Amino acid sequence: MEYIRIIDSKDYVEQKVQIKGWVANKRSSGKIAFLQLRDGSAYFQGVALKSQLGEALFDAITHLNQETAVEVVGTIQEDGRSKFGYEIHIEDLKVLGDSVDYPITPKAHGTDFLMDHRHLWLRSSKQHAIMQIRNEIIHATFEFFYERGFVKIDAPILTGVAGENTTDLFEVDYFGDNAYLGQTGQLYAEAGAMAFGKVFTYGPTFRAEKSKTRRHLTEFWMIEPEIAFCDHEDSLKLQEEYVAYLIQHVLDHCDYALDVLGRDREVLKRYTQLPFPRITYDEAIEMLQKADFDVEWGADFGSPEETYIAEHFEKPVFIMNYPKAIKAFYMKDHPDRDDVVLCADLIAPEGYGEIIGGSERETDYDILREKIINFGLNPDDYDWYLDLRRYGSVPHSGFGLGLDRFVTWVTGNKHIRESIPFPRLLNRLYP
RNA sequence: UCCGCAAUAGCUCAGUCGGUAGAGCACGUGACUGUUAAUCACGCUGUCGCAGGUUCGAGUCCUGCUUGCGGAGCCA
Repeated sequence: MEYIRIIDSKDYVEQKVQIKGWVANKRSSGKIAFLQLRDGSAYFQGVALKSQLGEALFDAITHLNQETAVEVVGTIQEDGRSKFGYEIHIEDLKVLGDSVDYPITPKAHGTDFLMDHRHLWLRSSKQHAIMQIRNEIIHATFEFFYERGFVKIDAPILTGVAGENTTDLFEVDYFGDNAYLGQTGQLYAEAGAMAFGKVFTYGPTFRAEKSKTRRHLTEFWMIEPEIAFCDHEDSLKLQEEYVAYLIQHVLDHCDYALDVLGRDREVLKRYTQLPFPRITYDEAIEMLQKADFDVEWGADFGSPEETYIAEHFEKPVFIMNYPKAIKAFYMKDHPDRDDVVLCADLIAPEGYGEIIGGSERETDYDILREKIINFGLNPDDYDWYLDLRRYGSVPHSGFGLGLDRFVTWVTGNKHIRESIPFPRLLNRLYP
């Protein structure tokens, strides 16, 4: 007899198999009982008949506690009365681990309570679906970049200096010296691009900002590709191809999860149609001023502004060429203008905000050194980074995609905290 | 950090004009052969966030604090 996973049950109809999993819920009548079983791969129901199992076993089954770990032997049946379409007719059941007073009942709970029990909440079907989609997006990321000859390099998490100067850093003691948890792997990715041509990083990044919104985490995961011999235009094309690839992969591989979440596939399909619209920062300012937003040229956009702009497009929209004063020091000046840089943010529709920020990087040693000084940073700290311009500097571009925000958008979630297994927020470090 | 809202049973909430604490669910017992958060009957469940004040009397009114939530700023 074969031990199978629930997700594969369609291949075992009418066969006697073994399932190992947990009892998510149960319902019983006098002579028939339904166990809602989950094994990590999917959820389906087990049917137990008193007439077949005998008094003792049937009685034990109707008294199983929620989240008891069980080993079930039975026959797989196709049945439209089951939500999953397949079910197992139980012939034998063994308890592997009891579960007393499981805190998350199949009724309404508040977010705070659920977050206190995040380690258990991950077992529930909606959270399971979100994490499946997150996993597929990570999978598709590696696939996308490997198919295109990229090398995955690991940026350090502990760093001696700030990557950008705009945000607060988590400070840690490093054998008596100050060190920081990295807020971007980009500078290291640039070193990687000069070694391997095309690289991407995937790792956690940290921002000690006291942000309290549905779009912010203090620890979040970024994917940062960096490509040598690549100008800003090439980078934009890669960005939209990458986003469309991720969405298509989710459509192809996450059917059940999208159903559980009730996400509209037609809306997602729209996001696979290229190219994405592009507007300049100047045009965005004009749009906002016409709509009576109180913004001057030179200001950065807040989220109401971003949402307003995004509402005018059916797909993600690139906003290009921001004023240099509000962007990072490493961005390359626009060839025809001295007040803006070669960069773009990709704003997701439906109010999900910025999901990608990217730019062409400054290649000239003297200009870059001056930019570092103008941003109030110490060029000595960036000596290794300046070396990249000292020895065979070439045009290169890159971008960073915020995985957790991307997952929030694709899953249609309201809040970013459900898009990562264990969110780190201003007021949450447990569990 | 700023603005707004909230805190009552294990969970989700109600609690009128200030007058002796309520419901549903969970859990327990029983009934029920196709349930989909099953249903029905009975039973069990309390430091009303903390500290102080007003009052004959405070879950309710006032002050401070704590914690959480929503939003802003900052950003991916």
